[in-house]
Amino acid sequence: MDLLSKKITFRHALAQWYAKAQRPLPWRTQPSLYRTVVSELMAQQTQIKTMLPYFERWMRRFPNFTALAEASSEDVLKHWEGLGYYSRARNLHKLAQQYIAAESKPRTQAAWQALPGIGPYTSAAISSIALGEAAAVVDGNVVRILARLNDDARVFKNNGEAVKAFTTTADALLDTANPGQHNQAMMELGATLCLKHKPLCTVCPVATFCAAKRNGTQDARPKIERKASIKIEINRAWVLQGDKLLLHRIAENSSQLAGQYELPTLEAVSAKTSKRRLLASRSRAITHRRIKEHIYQTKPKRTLDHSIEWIAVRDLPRITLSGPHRRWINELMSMHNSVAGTQ
DNA sequence: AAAGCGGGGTA
DNA sequence: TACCCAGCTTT
Repeated sequence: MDLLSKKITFRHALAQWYAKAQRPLPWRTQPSLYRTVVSELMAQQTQIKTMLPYFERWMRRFPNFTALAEASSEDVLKHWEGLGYYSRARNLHKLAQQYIAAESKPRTQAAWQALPGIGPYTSAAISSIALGEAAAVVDGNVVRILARLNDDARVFKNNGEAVKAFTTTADALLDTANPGQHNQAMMELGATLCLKHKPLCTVCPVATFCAAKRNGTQDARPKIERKASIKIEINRAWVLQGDKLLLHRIAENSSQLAGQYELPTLEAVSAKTSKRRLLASRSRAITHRRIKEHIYQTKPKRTLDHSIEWIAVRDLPRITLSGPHRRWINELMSMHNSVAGTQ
């Protein structure tokens, strides 16, 4: 392959650029195995800029594997609140407990991938960055860069197919003497210059290796098919009596959102015949689903499911809610208070 | 192989 | 609005 025949000079150009252009991220300026692990879990499907404040707060509360392993699930989940993909927090918690308990600590990509929440990407990242193993990472950034370097016109069914297709090339391109630096340099290039829209090719350190730049096809690479979006509507109940709010608690053994609270659905709380008043409508998107949620003020049914709980308003800061639910409750609570205050 | 997961940023 | 982001797990 054309690119691989020049891989030595490519690696050098990339490394020279990364040495001076890299962002001073906290897990780079003060590296450790633990900080690498936490940063990688937090960065899954999440932009660095978004997770950065969470990382700093996390490190103050859980500075090492031991502190995290000994923390309660509630405490761990609370510090993840708003970041999304909450199974990452539960997996990271379990991982810390397994790591502390392990007689022999994991030291290879294969050993790391056996831990909860660690897949091919994250195991390669941890083992290369923190342990010096020659494992190439292939994330969205690397896919984009390699597709452009080769001006690859193939159409991939989804991101997973694209990752598989570029794994061989990524492995061959890896600087095995400095795998951690090389991997981070590739991702840094994708995050700061080889952008999805309007890549900054004029300042790219490896532009001379890039077939897409030569052909002017940057914006069309890579080609990955998208799922059609689905529209969903959900009705939720706002039941505030005295100083207590009715919330739905998701079971601890649920595979998703375990232990989190949310505004209950209207059907779960309110009899069909009871009066209701629309307080607010909000839209949000979860991957390819577009969800519209309507929140109604209503009265509760006589008998409620055990998963529906009265939560004192003063306890709201202590429980874990998803970002949108936290925001809606704050909005509705201040609406309520302002109305009450004028009476 | 495909679906599900969350939220924020951006054009 | 639609798509993307340092992906993994479950079905």
